[in-house]
Amino acid sequence: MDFLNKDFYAQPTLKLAQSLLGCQLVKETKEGIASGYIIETEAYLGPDDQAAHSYKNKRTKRTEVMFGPAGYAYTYVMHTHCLVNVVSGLAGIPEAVLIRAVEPLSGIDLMYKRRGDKKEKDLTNGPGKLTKALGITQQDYGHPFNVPPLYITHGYEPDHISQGKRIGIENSGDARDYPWRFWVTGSKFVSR
DNA sequence: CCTTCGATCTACT
DNA sequence: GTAGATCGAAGGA
Repeated sequence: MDFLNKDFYAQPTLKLAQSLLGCQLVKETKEGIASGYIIETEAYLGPDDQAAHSYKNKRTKRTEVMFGPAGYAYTYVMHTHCLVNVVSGLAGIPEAVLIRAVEPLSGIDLMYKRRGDKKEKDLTNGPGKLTKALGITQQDYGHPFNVPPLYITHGYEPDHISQGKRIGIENSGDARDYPWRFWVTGSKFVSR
């Protein structure tokens, strides 16, 4: 299996956020395997990022994993949904990359079963939607992304990457305008 | 214990 | 594009 290794996750967070585009996010459950290409991410840079949960090194039970080494899953429940991040940065530096959207690749039947009868593009075009479609839950908190049942493998090289402001952080002061959102240019599966 | 607050989604205009 | 739902976690008493 072509798992991404530690050198990959050791990249600076902003670069990692772009490198993750086109990679495959895979989740195995007893119901089957579901996977998709990552096509939209957002970077959250620890202590200096007003929009990050780890702003000012805020450390709680939930943000704890971000203070560890890169390559682990940071799952967080909010608004009745579960979001998933890839922890980045060295141990002690709480940075992470939020996965905002993926393009369905395999296990699409399973996604329809979990999400209900929707259009294909509505299966995974949002942070809370993709976790439900893939079956990612709070139980995956702290899981390393290079061992089953949850892992990331190499995918394809996107033709072109777009960059822009992050979404859903209107109340985060100056941080709301930081251009730390990345997506595959032209993809139909970006959240907006 | 009790109050507040979202890194969202959905439906509806 | 925008308002409303909704519930677990965080933080204060």
